[in-house]
Amino acid sequence: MPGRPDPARRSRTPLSRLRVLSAAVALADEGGADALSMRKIAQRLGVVPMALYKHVANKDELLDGMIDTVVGEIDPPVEGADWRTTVRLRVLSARRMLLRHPWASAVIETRMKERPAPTPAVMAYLDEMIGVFRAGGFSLDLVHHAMHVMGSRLLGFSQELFVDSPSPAAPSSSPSPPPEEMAARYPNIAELAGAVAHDAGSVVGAGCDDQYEFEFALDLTLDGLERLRDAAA
Amino acid sequence: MPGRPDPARRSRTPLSRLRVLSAAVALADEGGADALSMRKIAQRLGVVPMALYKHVANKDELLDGMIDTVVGEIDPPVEGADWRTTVRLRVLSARRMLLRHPWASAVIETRMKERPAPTPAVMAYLDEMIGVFRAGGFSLDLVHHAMHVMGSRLLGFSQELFVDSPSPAAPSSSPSPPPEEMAARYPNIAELAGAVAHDAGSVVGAGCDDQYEFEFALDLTLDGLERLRDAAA
DNA sequence: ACCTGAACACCGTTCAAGT
DNA sequence: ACCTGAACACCGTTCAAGT
Repeated sequence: MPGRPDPARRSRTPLSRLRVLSAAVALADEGGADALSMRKIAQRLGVVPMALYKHVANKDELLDGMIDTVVGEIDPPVEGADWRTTVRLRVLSARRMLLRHPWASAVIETRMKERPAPTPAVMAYLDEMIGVFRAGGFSLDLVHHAMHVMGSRLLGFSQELFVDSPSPAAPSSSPSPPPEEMAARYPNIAELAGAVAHDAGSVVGAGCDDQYEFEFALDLTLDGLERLRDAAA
Repeated sequence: MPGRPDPARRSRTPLSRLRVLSAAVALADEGGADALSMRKIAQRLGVVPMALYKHVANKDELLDGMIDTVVGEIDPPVEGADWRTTVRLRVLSARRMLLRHPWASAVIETRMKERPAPTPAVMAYLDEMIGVFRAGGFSLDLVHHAMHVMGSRLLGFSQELFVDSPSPAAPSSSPSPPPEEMAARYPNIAELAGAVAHDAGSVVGAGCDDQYEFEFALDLTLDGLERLRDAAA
């Protein structure tokens, strides 16, 4: 069949910005931001690297597109619920997104710092969140404070300080010292870790329940905000 | 003078791990994490790239060393003050460090996620922080919660969601739409921004006082923790 | 006009050849 | 034994040559 394009090179559907971004997100989900490269995205799409530049200006703009893609996955605000429920559900949805895309928080944070303005989806997300607070009776001043207080719980940091089960693929380059030495060097961490592992009655296995901890912190912050609001009224 | 080493290549002091890490931190401070490369560090030290590998195993281990370097810059806990003052001063010192090294929070966060254990300086920092809470009369359970609640305020996210004055070097690849269109698309952000810029009585210039906002959020969180502690007693 | 291969200026790291 | 240049397998992006 002369003139027929090489099947290995031809993709079923034509290339598009959406297909490029989807492939990029999938690649980053699998191997982290370091494993992401224009060349690998092209390879996965069965396309020559330069073909990507028809749909994204460069790698920087690709990263912005990836942020918009994943932030767009956050559930929209629920209708008809009170402000507190709405904020709570939304932040928990954002957290699930960040857990699905572990590379996202660092990329978002870096972008936030060096770009003049966040990407459109981030802007929309923050805007909707402000609207929820306003509808809940918060003054402008208090909404301003509230956004700062929520801080990284809105986006950009998924709160896992201690990973109890290290990722299976992670090669421990420097093997951690034996538990006794760890306990001697960091007595308070050891004491805390012991207590947490000990009284884990309802929690399956050792270590702490990240989901519970996240919601605990979130609820405490929300309590404080509500108290401030009522005091101002 | 035959046999004399080339002065352009010879460095005054001999290469050491500390000099390598210092050069790496300085390079990242100037150009961000992307501008950091083994080759550029070597060039700055007047040394051949491979010479660095005598003092750091690879770039991953270099990044770990850089984290330890900057986390080591955080002031030690003050002696003789109550727990609240001590935590407050320490977290504010950590924030100053993160502002000095804008690349650090993203690097720390990425590292926290893929490494089984944080670097020694991070471990020591967290350990001391736990000790301060314990000395303040917090139960083990409550300290555990407290560390989660403090979350990214301890390390890793510097809270600047909106940069009022974009960094001078930042070339606006996609020029932001005119203010009217921004206000139409994001009415709540616009309303908030207007209010903040308007009633900036004591604050010099437009925009919000990041320092004030950071301390406001911190104090609110601390209030909540103290209330919990007293209720448990 | 559109597409794309080669090329350019990088990168981290290996390794063998030099002293 | 130590040091280091060349080399390898990458990378993002430019650009000219091909259709």
